[in-house]
Amino acid sequence: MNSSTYSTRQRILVAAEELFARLGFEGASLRQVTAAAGVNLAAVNYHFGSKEALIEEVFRRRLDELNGRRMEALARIAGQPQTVLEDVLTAYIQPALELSHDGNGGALFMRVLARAFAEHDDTLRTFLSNNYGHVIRQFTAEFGRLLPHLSKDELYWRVDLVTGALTHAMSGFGLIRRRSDVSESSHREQTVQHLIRFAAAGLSHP
Amino acid sequence: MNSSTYSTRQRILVAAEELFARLGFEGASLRQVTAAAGVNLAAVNYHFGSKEALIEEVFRRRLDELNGRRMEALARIAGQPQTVLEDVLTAYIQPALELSHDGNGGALFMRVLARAFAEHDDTLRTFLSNNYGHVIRQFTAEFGRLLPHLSKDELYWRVDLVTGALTHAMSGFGLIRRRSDVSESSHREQTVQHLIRFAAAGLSHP
DNA sequence: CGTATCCTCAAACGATCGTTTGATTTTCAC
DNA sequence: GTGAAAATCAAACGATCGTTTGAGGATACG
Repeated sequence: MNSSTYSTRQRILVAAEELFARLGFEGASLRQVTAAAGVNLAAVNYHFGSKEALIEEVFRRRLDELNGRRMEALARIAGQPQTVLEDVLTAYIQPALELSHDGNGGALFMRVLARAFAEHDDTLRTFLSNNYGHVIRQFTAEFGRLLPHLSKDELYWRVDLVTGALTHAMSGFGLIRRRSDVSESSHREQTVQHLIRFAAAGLSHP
Repeated sequence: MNSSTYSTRQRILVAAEELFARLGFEGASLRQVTAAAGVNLAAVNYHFGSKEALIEEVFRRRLDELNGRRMEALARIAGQPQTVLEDVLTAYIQPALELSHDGNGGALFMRVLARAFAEHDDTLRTFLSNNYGHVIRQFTAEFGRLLPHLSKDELYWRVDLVTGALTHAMSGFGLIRRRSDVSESSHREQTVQHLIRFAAAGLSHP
């Protein structure tokens, strides 16, 4: 009998996400993960095959929905004459902010994502590039359409810098915290607006 | 007889910096470090006391000079009437870019620094805050003087986002690489100019 | 009821980790 | 040259790691 209504597989994924965010992929052991999930140690290798495969599944579970929402939002505005830079940035940022405030471990996952960028794990980088690289490419193409005065080099430069600022801000190791007199939804809306204005200014300056 | 003109201590620090950058603090073992340095395994605990103390010494060796140069550059321009935002950004960025192109492991150290931000190691964060927090505070104060129309909240927001972009760009996990038809010094100058214009636009937009 | 399949479990495997020990060698002031 | 201090060395310590094993329980289907 399970000690919960959730399956062993689900319980492992939830516990792994939290411990990977707090301790890193190498810092969190499978013994810690399975203890937090309330399952047997061998369950990870039974259900996922290896620790590496568990890590990839943690990413897949979140990124499939996150990047799906991004592509939906982009498809609604791409190529249209009235679309402006802020619209494209909103399509990229809003889904990530919603995820990081969904009260369901999403904020933890954004920290996991930031770790994945800082650690130069090649197998993980290849996994992310293979599965989600088309998202970055489509957004960059739309940025290029809206910033025709920029050379290809210049565009790559600025998109790269914006990516750094966004990753930093959304991973939660920034300094900004919600003040107690501001509601959760209002704070999220403020965060999106700050990010979009900052990124738009950095992308489009002369 | 040493197999080199450098001391055991120095050889350990150089090898540790490279391996920490490539593999992370937990990923790089003391056996790998001492093997790369060509010294005995016990030398780390003899000369530094522990692995944690070795990590702090790797930071101290670089950050003392880096932040010293930043403070020198800031002192030359702070509070002066003709100083503009780009000057303050140059004082902050130029020493870091010089370090990351000094051909002496400086680029590797910038990646170590990015890892330190991504990993939420409390003892390391406390060490950095205690020893180098005054640098960030003085730069933020000067930014505030030059951007008086911004509220304190707004200023913190933007400085935080700029920090993210800079850390990202200088840690080398950005996409931008030097093209073969551009000289090393010219590429460094281009990088500084890109960063400064991007950061200035993000900081000062209306 | 019988049995095949999925799942869980305690236990152990070999490998690697940071650290310590005690002996040995090197260095250097006197 | 001599003795104390500093430095290096091979070897071992206990702990923890990811993974595997084989037995046994749970479940579903004929």
